[in-house]
Amino acid sequence: MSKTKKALCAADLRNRILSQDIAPGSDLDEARLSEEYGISRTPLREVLQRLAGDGFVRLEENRGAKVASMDLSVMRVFFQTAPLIYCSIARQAAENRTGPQLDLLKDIQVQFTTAIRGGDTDSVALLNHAFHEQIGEMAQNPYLLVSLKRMLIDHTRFSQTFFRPQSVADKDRIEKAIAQHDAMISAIEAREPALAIDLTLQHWDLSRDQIEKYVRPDPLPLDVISMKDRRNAV
Amino acid sequence: MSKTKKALCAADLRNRILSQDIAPGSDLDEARLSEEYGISRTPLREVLQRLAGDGFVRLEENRGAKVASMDLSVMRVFFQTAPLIYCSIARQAAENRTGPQLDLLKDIQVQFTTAIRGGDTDSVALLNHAFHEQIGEMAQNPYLLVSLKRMLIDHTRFSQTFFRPQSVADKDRIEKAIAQHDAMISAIEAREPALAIDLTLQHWDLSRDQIEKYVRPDPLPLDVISMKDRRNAV
DNA sequence: TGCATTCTATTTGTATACATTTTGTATAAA
DNA sequence: TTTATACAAAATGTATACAAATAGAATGCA
Repeated sequence: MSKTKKALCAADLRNRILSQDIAPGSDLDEARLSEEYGISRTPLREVLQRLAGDGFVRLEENRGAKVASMDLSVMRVFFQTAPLIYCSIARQAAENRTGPQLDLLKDIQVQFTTAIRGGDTDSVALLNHAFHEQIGEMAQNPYLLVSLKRMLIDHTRFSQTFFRPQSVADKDRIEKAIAQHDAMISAIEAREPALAIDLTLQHWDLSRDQIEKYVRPDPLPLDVISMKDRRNAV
Repeated sequence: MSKTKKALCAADLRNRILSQDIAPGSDLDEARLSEEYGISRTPLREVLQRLAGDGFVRLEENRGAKVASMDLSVMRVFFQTAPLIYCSIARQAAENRTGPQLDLLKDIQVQFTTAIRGGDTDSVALLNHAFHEQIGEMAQNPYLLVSLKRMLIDHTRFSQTFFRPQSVADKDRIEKAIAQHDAMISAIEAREPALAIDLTLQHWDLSRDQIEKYVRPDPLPLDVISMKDRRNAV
């Protein structure tokens, strides 16, 4: 059967994992998925093997594929490691980028801002992902690139709420992120590694604060709970 | 058929790639390999998919699997990136290592020295690989670990000649490597990140010099006379 | 001879049937 | 009620037959 179906299956699974449409830790049933995507189990298993190689899923012997988990211990390491990888990538992207790569980055940024203005929240997070992955490609460092890709899988899943603005302050943060992307493009285009690193750190700070807000949201109002308890109390 | 055959196949291919028994860039014929390892093509293809995920081979659409290449451009990036990854891993290994992990590291080191003393040159490079991979596990950082593993694939292939001593000076270098491993174990056991980093840098310098000697060997003697002198001298 | 095209042979990709392993359930014994 | 065992159902792993694509050889033409 056509190889497009297989590619679509791989891309769709990838996106659904990144957008947490399929939750971390979920079981992926081969028979069900192969029917869903209209391919037989053999190519579907190959898709899962590749997704496993890229860190999207984990394969367990005789127990099928599960979506990569996101436990607390990993999160701690994520915060520790992200600045190192992101800055190293940014530096080398500014040093080694090619013209066509830069054009592609600009194109992604246009799609990114368009999606935000149009309220296409589902696409925004994926386009942000694509933006940073493209910077990774521009660094031309296969060793760091694999690290970056692993980080981005978790980063995109962590910051799922980032691009669904609830308040005016949220919208301001998104505008800030757009501006930071534009500044990063300029620094990379101008081949200024030091500036690219600086901008990357600022961008990271913004994202990190947002993730922390998601992980540790405002507590529920105390008085409502206590009133309800009293009313229901025997 | 038994899953042991599949695991043996994966391990054997891995080792043959690391020891350059299968040269970088080589084609891997599915039919031939599946017969060689006594499994059918389906599980063999899964092995290849996994090796591709780990960076040992590259899969090309409708053109099968090729052993990951080692071109000059990659080598340059390798030298650029190795200190960063190795030192970051060493630091976290010293910070996060567990007791059982340390025991395993010591065990590998015993096997390593034993293989050197016994002249088992084929095993030495693989045990050196295992030693550094184990330090990677001890860092407990999945993001950096994937980078490290990629680096080690190329590092082990680069330094294939390191553990086949030609001269007394070569043997001295190997003894120095053993001593450095021992010192690294001590630093990690004592949970001293700064010391672990320092030792890692020294170890890297030794290895780097050796790789450079391999890549840029002594030029051939310009006249026959000097060659004759050399032979008589030995 | 040089070049392009067609055909054949080889290799990779897919579907499907079958084997093995796991998991859930029912039954029986303590 | 709890635990253990046996069986049944469902899922994963493997082998093999077939389809599609690629590479190489042979043929035809200039």
